Amino acid sequence: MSNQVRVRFAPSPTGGLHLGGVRTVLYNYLFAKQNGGEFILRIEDTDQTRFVPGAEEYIFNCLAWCGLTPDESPKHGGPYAPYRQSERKAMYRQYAEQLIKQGNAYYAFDTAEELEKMRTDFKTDENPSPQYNYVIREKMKNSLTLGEAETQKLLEEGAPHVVRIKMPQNEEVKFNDMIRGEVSFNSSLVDDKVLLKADGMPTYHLAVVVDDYSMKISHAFRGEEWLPSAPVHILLWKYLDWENDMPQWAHLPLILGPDSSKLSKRHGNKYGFPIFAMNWTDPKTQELTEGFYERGFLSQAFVNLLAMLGWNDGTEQEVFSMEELIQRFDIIRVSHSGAIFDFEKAKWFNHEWIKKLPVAEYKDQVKKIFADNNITIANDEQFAKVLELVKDRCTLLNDFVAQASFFFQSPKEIDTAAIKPKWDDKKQQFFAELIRAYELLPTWQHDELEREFKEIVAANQMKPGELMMPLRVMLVGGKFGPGVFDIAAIIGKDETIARIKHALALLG
RNA sequence: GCCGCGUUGGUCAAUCGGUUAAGACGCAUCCCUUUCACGGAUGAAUGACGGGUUCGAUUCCCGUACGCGGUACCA
Repeated sequence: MSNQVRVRFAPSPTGGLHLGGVRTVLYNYLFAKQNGGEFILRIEDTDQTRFVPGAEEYIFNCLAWCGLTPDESPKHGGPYAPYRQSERKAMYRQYAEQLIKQGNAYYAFDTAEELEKMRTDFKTDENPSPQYNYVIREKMKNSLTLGEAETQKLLEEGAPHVVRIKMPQNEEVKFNDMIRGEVSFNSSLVDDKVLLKADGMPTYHLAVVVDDYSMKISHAFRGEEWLPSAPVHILLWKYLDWENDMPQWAHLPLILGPDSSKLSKRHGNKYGFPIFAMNWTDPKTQELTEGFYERGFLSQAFVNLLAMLGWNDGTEQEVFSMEELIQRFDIIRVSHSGAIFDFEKAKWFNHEWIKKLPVAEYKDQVKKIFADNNITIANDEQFAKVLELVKDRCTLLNDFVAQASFFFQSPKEIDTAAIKPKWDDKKQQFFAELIRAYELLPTWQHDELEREFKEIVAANQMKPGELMMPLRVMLVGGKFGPGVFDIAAIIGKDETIARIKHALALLG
């Protein structure tokens, strides 16, 4: 086998792509790129009952946004096509049959009702979920109990059947996990998993082994929820006599919700933060689940925060670009325990990236958000200037609306309550005077606006502090934002004066 | 129930047997700022429990507890 690094991410197209999924992609991707390898995306659509139209395209959109482009996939093509398991259906059966011939698997004809009956009949307090295992299989309807002739007859009649792996009794199945070290299982405690379903489709267990082998996958990273079925896969690699080509495994810790259970859509609804990379609308129910993208996250921040959820490089550095991650990522340093997702920290990462990145990198994304809020941007250069001025106070891209919309339209509401209590005629006159002075100004620059303001303040023997705040509220609508004269300089003479007049009318 | 994997502040976490047990998020206080942020400083807050091994355990081993995952013709 070659030393070529080939990794894969194999989602099933059943709905939104959540944090844990994207992180699995990310770790796969980082590992591949770091080793000059290939990242393959394979679609695991073997369960047609759960197939959701649009889900595959959605996954590609999410990956594209994150900058995690596959080298091979149903969309990008590649030498091991097809990359959709439903299109590979024909090739699985031969392996299932090979296993049967070798005595490592068998046909099972039990109906859903019979299985159900078995589960209730053998259910006890000590064993609430009886498994189809080395004991039970002797009591069921399969090629082991039926005998060759009867089995043959049923097969010829076209009786519905599945193929199950025949788990050996009392064997120690061990393997070395790149993250956890040696993990071992007793084969007696693992049930006879279905390999081939009645509809001829393979289950995940068969498909993952056959496909990883035929696509020459060198390293298999997947979520920790797969650890319990790893012995089935290990045995399959062995039985198919591919052991020397078996990928190295790494089972990634889970990403948890605030209640420390496996992160799910439920958590997003409950705690009010996104779970999916991008907006996902269920085509059946029309239910919309919010994504990080739409919430105002930068892809750089999203990738960064995901990378840090379960991994660090041992230094104090937390902000990493994709290039740095590719360089520094080390699967050995991935933590062994699940990490609770903290939305506050996620926002912090985004804030860091907003500050760090040049405005040009996200100007268009913000412009779109402004358009969604019915604010059209006429002057791109000025827009960039404004974003630069307020970026420090924006955590999410959507915050730019609240922080900068007053540059492009007069504030909808003026927080007069902030000024009124201390408002008097003297202040009213001051602003009238300020308007007159500003109207006479030949040019409109930050410094002269400030100078003029201060001169009038001094002439009236007032304090700048008590007038600065009213001016701010008049211009922006509230007690926030960058320097007042910066704002006035950008919005221009006419607009500045108009806003002061408007506020004066409200106060007077 | 059984099997597997885990367990350092509220959260993310460093430590490859010896430290005053880092750092970050969040929180609090202060400074800066004639606003809000940014920035800076300070503070509160951590090794689940019990046994070993060792001169010395957060670190290694065992047990207990707890948590999570799995236990489908779903992935």
